Amino acid sequence: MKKNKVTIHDIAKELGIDSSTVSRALNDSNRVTKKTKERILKKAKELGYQPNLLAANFRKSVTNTIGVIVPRISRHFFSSVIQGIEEAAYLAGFNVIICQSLEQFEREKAILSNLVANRVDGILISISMETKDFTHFEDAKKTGTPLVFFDRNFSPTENNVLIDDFRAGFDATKHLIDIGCKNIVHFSGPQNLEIYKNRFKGYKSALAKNNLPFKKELVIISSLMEKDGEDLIKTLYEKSIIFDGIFSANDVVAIGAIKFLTTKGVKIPEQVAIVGFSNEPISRVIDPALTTINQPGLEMGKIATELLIDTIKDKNLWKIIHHMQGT
Amino acid sequence: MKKNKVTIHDIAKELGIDSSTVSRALNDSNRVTKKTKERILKKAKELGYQPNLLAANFRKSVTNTIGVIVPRISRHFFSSVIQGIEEAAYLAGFNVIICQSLEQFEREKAILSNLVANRVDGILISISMETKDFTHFEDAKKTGTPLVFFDRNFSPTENNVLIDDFRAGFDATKHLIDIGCKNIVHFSGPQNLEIYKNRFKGYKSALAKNNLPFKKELVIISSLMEKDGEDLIKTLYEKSIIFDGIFSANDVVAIGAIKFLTTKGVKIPEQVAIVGFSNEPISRVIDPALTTINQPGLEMGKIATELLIDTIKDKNLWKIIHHMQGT
DNA sequence: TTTTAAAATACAATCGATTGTATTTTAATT
DNA sequence: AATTAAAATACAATCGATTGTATTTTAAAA
Repeated sequence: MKKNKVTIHDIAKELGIDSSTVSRALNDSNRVTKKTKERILKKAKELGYQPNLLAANFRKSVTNTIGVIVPRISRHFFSSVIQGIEEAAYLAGFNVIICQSLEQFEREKAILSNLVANRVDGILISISMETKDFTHFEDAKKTGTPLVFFDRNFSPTENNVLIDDFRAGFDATKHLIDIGCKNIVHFSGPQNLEIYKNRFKGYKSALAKNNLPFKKELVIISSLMEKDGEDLIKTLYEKSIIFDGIFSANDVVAIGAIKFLTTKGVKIPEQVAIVGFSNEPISRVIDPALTTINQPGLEMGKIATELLIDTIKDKNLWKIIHHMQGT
Repeated sequence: MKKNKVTIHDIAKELGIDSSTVSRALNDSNRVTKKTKERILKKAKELGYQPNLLAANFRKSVTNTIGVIVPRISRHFFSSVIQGIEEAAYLAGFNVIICQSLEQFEREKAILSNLVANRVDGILISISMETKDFTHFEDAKKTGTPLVFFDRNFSPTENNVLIDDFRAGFDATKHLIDIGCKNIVHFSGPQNLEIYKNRFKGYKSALAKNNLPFKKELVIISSLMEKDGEDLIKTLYEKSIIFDGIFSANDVVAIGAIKFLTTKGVKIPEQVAIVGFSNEPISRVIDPALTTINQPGLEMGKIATELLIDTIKDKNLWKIIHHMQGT
């Protein structure tokens, strides 16, 4: 239970040298002789020295760390994005902190301000479904912390990494039309998020281009959980509303619908064809099969991270230039 | 692109008071009048003050943060443990940092020392499969950072949160024997990890108790990836080794085996019955069905976190007592 | 051996918040 | 009005590492 108290000053004192030399030695500066470096490294190991990054980062006001906020790490899409983020961050020498908002606005706000207060160098974020107020992002940006949004964003003028959701929605709907569907249900998410709006627009556009009427009662907006899929399709079913296809804005809610429909003996895809979104691994093995639109999570993670790191470096460059001008 | 530079000193200067009063006001200390607090809070908001937790945590040498290291966040078991961790941590007022080792020893080491250097108050960890050398855990403990291991541990004398893997292995094997299996394959993981050793022991013990011979060639040790399952069962199959049951130390590798066997027209479970481990959601929907042993991830996460927080508080208590004695 | 530039090391301020102690202010009591 | 305890605020040290500048040491050139 002994607490680590060894600092560079302890090392310095033991060797009868100055702590600045110890600091430089530990950072492998060329201002310290090889011989002195070796003495210092040896002594550091001997004393069980553990650097205090809190102190160092505080002094430097740089943490070499990227914060990530996702709604849920358990979604395949998000964990593959995170995989991409970690790969790109590792290459650039950054650490990664992963946090989940669990689709809750308050948690998202708290996490964001905590990351900012902890002075991460930048933040990658995919907005929670509950989020309708975006001032916390403005606050974060005011502190100078660069933000990059991926998949779920709120404004086209921010740094965003997105797929073409309009087109994906269009293509998915078109596919259903091509195989003969006339009454296509659309499961959409909260309309405060651009992705769901755009997938919805794509759906509408595909209907229009193919001279199918848009029916308001076939569009259902929810939180896109599995339970939602079961409940909502049950309601449609019990209301005897006719449908022969479903375009779902994610896989999970589609799976809920499949579960309900199979219990009712509805043949999929013969009677009702279904297209989902995000390529959850479960969609590969579920029976009956679920067609799904692939989202390249890994690539999106990498690209978003590279964009963020560029922004961080630009900002630093900008700071350096201004500092030099100021001197 | 303006950088946040507002500190408590700026607030103090603007109001003509001392920064210590500002600090106390922001922390809602009762040493500051309500009226002064209000003035300070107003000015803080006006200036766009953002607290610098790096500075505060450095000074206090407490971060109110728990670090978590898991092999992969995409595994259902681990993401449900994390869910439990977050719930328990939230209740106790701690933040959570999630990191993944990706089953790599070097990454695990780097992450651990980074968390220690960043002075997290404690660490929850499930060891990577590659880890055979455990000195980095000793190093972390020497610095006074409490460690709690869950699911994958290396020593019974540490703080561990585990299920009874021996018994689970025994029961799984017994189940296969009860339904008539005589030649049961066992997919196990690296034997440096206690869980795999114990599940293996349970398997052996169930065979012995039921007078079935233990056959070395039926036990296959791997990294338990889906591809391993496909490849390894293929090898057995091509060697014409007879088996009618599989007890797999995780679900993922069992799914690989199922995929291969179904391509060969093997009926599951009629010809080969399979029991997996960890209750991946995919096992609920895969066809043919996979029986699986449930691991209560949420509960394990909660319990591990409570244990860790108790340890953190005990340590602090211990520090406080010693400090008081020293005074 | 002296001179001198370069290399190595020491000095000292600094980052922003916290906190124990000292001082001042407030308000109650005599 | 004087006394005094309590409440509010100010002072100043501190956490551990970094970094610009000053000083000393080294070694090469004169």
